[in-house]
Amino acid sequence: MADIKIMNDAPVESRTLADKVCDQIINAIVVGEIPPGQKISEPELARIYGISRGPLREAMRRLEALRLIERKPHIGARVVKLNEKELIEIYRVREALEGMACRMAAEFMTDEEIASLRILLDEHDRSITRQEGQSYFQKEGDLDFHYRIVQGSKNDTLLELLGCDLYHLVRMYRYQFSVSSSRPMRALKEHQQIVDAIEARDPELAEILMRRHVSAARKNIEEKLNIATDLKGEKHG
Amino acid sequence: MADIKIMNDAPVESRTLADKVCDQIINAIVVGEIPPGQKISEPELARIYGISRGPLREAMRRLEALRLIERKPHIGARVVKLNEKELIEIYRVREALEGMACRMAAEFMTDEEIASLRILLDEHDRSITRQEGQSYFQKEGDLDFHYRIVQGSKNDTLLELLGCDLYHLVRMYRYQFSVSSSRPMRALKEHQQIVDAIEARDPELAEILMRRHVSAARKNIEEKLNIATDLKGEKHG
DNA sequence: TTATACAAGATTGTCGACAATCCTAATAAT
DNA sequence: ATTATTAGGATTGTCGACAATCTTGTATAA
Repeated sequence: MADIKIMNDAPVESRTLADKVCDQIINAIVVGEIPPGQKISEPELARIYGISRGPLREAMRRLEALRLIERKPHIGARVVKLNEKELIEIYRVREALEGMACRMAAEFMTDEEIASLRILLDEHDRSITRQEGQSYFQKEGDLDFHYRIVQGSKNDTLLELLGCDLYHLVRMYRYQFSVSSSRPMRALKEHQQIVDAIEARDPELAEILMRRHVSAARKNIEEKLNIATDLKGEKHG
Repeated sequence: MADIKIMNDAPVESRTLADKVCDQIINAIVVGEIPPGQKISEPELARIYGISRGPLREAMRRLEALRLIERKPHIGARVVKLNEKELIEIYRVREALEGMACRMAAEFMTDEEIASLRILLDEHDRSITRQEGQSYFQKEGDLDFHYRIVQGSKNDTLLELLGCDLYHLVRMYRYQFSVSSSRPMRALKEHQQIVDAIEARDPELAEILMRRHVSAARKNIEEKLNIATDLKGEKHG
């Protein structure tokens, strides 16, 4: 159950205050500790994290680039409000990018990486059949699988886009919309098919399967959301 | 020949010093006025743009997010060095994202937007047949076309990724590697085919054509680069 | 009662100075 | 001659204070 270590590969001691606090704030926002839509008071946050406003403002620039906060000049910053539209949009982006990543992974992943991926899926299998599906696999295990595929593409630009820029936003939606796959066994089968295609060194198929996989997740969510809004509509109408 | 106005939609007077200077530096880097690999001296840059180091450092955080500079703690920032590998990587990302954008544009672009796109291509046509191909079409016209497609997808996340995050980096490569299409008439034909597919409201075809279009450009560049390295190899060998 | 204007308070934006770290070059030792 | 060391200078990181802007609440007028 190793943690997924994403980026920030610099040694921990030689990192700047702004960077360290930035990571803390990222997690606070992702988990919902600082709730969506909340206004961010610079003096207050600076006091909480024990730094001055200089580094804090630098951190906020990074949060802005990660789309976790929105700033307006002379007015202030707010934590982004998650909405269904953006969630669906992100799935479209993931379908495109992870599809391409999977295509390239079928070309460039090493045999060792593929073998390791197989082992990971075996773990997921056991985890699900033991009914532990709710905990690890649902939360981070799925992200772990997808992350390894992107790594396997050997395309650093893709890795940065998916593994850094969009990563925290995806995590945030997962935590707060609880959009972890409600069909773990089905998802696992799809994952296995994907690895099969990669192992067969079939880029076309690998891309198609990954796109279907992400697309299915999106449609699943769209359906849930439609039902939810329908119910709401009935209440009011 | 209207400029492509990308983002920064905030009124010009109510923008912060850091933002304004950031835009200036972006252009300076894209055009090569500050050359790739050059170390950035904070005191010097601050003096040049007439601001203090506070806002400058905020601007640099944004430049870092745009991948235009690279920072190392306690050491400093350097303008990124362009390299062939990253250029090819970006084309892969563009193939994936713009393909998806084109698919969605075929669904969601309005008839008016499509008509306007047709007019733009007519202009490009005239521009090329008059042998003016070197100037506008080669530089910004192509980007203009692609930008409109992404706009037409009505997917704001896609628009931000392609139209903000990657936009300046793409421009930079265009300026400094001179990777404008060496086959303008061919590219124009492909553009027209793409619009045809969008007009026919055929998402599948629209995506396929856009991916081929971007992929062809990538292969074209890869070929050029291979020839270049081959020649170099011969010299040394 | 409602709307406008103004003033006080709070917040953001900017600056200059200080502290911590790194780079360089001169010196010393093998 | 080469390498290790160390001191000096320069650069980056951080801080507290001041200026500019926005928000809010009160008072005044229609």
